[in-house]
Amino acid sequence: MAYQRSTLMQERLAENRQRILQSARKLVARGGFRMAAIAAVAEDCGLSTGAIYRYFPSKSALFIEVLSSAVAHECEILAEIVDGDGTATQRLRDAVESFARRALQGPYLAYAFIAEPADPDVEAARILCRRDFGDVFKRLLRKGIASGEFPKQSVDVSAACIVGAFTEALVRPVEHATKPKSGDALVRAIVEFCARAVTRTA
Amino acid sequence: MAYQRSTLMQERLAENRQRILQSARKLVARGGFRMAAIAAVAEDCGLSTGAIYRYFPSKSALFIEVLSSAVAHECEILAEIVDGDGTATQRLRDAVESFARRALQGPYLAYAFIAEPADPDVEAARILCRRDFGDVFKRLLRKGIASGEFPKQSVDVSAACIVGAFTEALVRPVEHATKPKSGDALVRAIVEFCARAVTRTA
DNA sequence: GAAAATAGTGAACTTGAATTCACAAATTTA
DNA sequence: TAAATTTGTGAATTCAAGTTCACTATTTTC
Repeated sequence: MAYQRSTLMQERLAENRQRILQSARKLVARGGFRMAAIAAVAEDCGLSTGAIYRYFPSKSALFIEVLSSAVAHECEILAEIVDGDGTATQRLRDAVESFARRALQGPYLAYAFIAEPADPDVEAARILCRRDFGDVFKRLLRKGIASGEFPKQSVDVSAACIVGAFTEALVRPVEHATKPKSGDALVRAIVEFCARAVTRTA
Repeated sequence: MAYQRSTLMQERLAENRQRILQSARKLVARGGFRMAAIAAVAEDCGLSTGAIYRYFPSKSALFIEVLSSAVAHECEILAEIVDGDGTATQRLRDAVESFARRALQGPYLAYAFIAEPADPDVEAARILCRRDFGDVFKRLLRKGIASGEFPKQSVDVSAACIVGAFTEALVRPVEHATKPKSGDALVRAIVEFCARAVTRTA
């Protein structure tokens, strides 16, 4: 007779799948893809390397899922802020702050999403994610420009610059020889930078 | 009797060394470290893989030299602009434009210098290079703040944001679904973004 | 509880790229 | 030009990391 998974079993499998994704995310956040070898992921989530391949067909597939689910989550949060109430300037500040604050927990994660080179298939997935991600900022920039709050500017370039600015600023502090800024001060400085960059200048 | 290299021979060796460095730089500029396998470098400069190891003890050593010589060159050019005449704002514009324009020739090169993950020893070298590089911008920011042209701000963060902004903006256009901007328009948009970001806002 | 099916294990296999090395070519000495 | 030394070659080796697979453990069916 056909084998039928019990509800309990299904739950356990789903849980394992999640655990794998979480471990992968954690390791990427800690040190980029280099830290996230399959063996390391397996070790972290208490499974064997072989087991990973029961849940994901390849390393790429696993990381594509890590990437896209995290980005989708980010986009939801940002979209809520961007489409909310208040001036475009304030919404930009809030969006940048929100993103920066979360990214600060795992600087490498933000970095991996945005820049770290990977296999071509992961790269392809990233391009899609990036578009979604950039679109949120572009939408906000367009609104601000339409309302006259922001000066005319290339929304493509400004969006890219914003993303680049805080990625860089977030990933870098690690290597500052001087005392690393407190998270709060860092986030505030980044927000100010971005706010000045898109708003009208004298 | 002791073997003595003729002047001609010495020149040829030095030339080979340069050729290797050039090939490596070219390949990195074209597609990041991934494209720059030792075999590819060897092929490009018309030597065998074994020969490369007569000139450089390891792949890392080779790339560290590519990196630091290119960054040193950049820093010289930028320093000249930054320490020249004119308002801080104008010098910032010129510096960003100059860098962006050159980076545009080989987007991946700028990217590899700034962000691409690599072996720990290359990473260590990059940190040193980045400090030199960031220092040029910080010096400019400090001057502008002192003269009252720029509002008070974290020079560390702003410098990082500037570097991040144009790196991102330069590397990304490749994947814009929409028509890629012409180089000129792109550079201009980046310059405007950075100029607004550091100068006083209304 | 025994048989059938699925899930998990980890050592072995595969792959791709860095590095080495036995040898060939070229250069210098005498 | 012959011997000695250095430089160049590229196939073989090493190494790291992804993937597979023969086997064990667990779960489901009857």
